[in-house]
Amino acid sequence: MTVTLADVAARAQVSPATVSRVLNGNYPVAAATRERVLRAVDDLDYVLNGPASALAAATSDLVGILVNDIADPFFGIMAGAVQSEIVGPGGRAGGERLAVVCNTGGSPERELTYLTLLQRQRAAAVVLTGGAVEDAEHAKAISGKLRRLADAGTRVVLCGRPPVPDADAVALAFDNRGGGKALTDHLLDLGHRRIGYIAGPEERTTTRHRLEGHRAALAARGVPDDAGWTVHGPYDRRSGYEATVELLRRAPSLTAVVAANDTVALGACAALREAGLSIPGDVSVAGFDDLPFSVDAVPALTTVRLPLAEAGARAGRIAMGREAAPAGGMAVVQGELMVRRSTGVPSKA
Amino acid sequence: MTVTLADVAARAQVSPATVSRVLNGNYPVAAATRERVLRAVDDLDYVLNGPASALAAATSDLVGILVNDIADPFFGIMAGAVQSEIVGPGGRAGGERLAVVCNTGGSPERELTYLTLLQRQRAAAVVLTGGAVEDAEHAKAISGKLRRLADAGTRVVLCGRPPVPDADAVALAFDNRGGGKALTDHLLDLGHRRIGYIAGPEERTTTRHRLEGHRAALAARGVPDDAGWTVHGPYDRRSGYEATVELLRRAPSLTAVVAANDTVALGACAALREAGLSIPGDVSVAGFDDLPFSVDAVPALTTVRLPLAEAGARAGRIAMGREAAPAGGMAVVQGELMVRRSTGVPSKA
DNA sequence: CTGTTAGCGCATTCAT
DNA sequence: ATGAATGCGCTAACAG
Repeated sequence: MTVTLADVAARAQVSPATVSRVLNGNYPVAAATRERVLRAVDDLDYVLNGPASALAAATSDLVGILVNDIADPFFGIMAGAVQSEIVGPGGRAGGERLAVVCNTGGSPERELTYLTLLQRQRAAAVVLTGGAVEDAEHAKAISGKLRRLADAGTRVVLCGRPPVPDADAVALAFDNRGGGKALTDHLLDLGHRRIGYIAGPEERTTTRHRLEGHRAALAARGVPDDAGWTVHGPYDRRSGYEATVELLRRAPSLTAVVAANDTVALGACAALREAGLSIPGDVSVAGFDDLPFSVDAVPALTTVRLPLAEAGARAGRIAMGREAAPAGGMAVVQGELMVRRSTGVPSKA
Repeated sequence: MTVTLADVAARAQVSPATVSRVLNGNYPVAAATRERVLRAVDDLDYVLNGPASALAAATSDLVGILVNDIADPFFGIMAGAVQSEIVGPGGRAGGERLAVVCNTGGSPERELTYLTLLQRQRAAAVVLTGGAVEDAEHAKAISGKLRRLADAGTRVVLCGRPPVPDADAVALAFDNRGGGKALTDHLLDLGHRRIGYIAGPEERTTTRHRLEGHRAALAARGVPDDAGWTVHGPYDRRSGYEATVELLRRAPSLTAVVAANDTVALGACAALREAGLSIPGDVSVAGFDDLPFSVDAVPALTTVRLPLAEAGARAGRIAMGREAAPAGGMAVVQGELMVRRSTGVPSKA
């Protein structure tokens, strides 16, 4: 029924091994026979059996990409960049690798499950994006799983995620703390002293680092940080909206709101507008990430640009061994403060 | 080195066949032996070899999802929805299927390449999203490829894409024409008569259908359609910006601009603002898709909501055989006109 | 440069 | 309910 390599060999009048060599191209084959084989492949409309190939060679051409939410451009941009760099040797159409995108929803269990599934597939590499959940037990489980993946020959790269101890994984970490500090420094420079903070989900490295940067900036100037001015919530628009309503209730005197990311900031802006407050006239707003839509927000959003595409591309190249891993197995990727119109001098007393 | 099923069998003192049966669960096994096997699996930290399993069983648990651009939420939302519905039988963690997301960039060649790659992997199903390129030769190639995939047992579902002749593929098509017509009808109702149109890339079904809807609305009211008022470009922000600059140059008297999608509309808004024009005071703007950020645009964007998540989820279920295919192998998914603040009564004469 | 020979690890007949 | 045997389709030594 289905055409196999042996069929091709028969038609080209060569041995199966030769066909295999032609197809994989990592072995010298006479030009004439190659032609003959290729023609036979074409004639028979032959398609290599991936599983069989992977079984025999003990490696597959699948690359796993773990993301929290593929519908979020933050992850979509990184995933796309990784995928663009995992082309096979020679860049040939047939030699490409496939990206397996796994939506973890930020759940540690699903993360583990997907890693096991990728291990089962004998994935060539795995790229983990997004912040990690801060839980000792889970951290150990992940670390062990990553180690076993690496032992099995799967290259592991962390993109936008802090290093994992004892895991033999290359880490490209975003400087969330530095970015968070730069953002709040900017607001302090403008004269803000009562700044609300809409943080991401608790127990996340990203959340904690950004918040730490914020607090470090405040502490450096001796500005008091009221605990009630910080609210946690998921990384979505609704969370920004609701958190802002809550902040406005708790502390109507706030002159600025820093959001966990741009999406949250958009929700915050909506809530402020509905409350009849102008931005930045009454309240300044800042985001994080600089997603594509942020420059088109009205007013354009002050935020910290993270080079998502560049980081993803680099992670992809490292995962493919096409680029050397950074010294020490880790690199810090800096963000860049983008000052736009959503932040200004506070007008309230 | 690596633990195999045989190792597990030895430890559990059963035959490899029994272990296989326990793992797959599609065969009666005594509770006691099952326990023993499961314990052995745990003790040895055994992970099934996917390729070997796929080779022996002649099916894999990979599901392909073709998208134009995974960084675009339009596709990210659909991909995420598909992925959420392709859980394996029983919903068990270990029984899940993996989503292979393929970024085609809208290129027919890459589309074909990825389909071949998925065929090679013996994918359980393939979901194609996004509009198709309108080219006879390519259409035939795709059609043939899809047929062969279906013949090999891969279920094929088109999501947001018109049916493919002779391909035995279920199609969930968006009513782009109806949506386009509703949008332009809305503008005509408001009194607009000089409407610019920023269309998507040429030779795309999505582009053509939306444009046809626009023209049908104009024709129905006898409103002339100046060829110079339509500009084509990619589905991105920049295209919207540049096209709007061009439209403003060509026809300063336009009172409304309809964009190919929301992202393009955002670019159009930016260009209008820079030109000192107010929205909708001077020019009304409308988008398409109703992506999450559109409601937060200022002014909030009038657009056509496409139920991307619902369609993707349904495509996923159909791909898994968990939902019956629609009668005739195709269903039309309606959009919904969302009238918001970016459109209003024209002020110009 | 090419053919021959063995498995890769598992699912599935058949037996029992 | 379980075990033994066979082959899925391919790659990787090893010869020649």
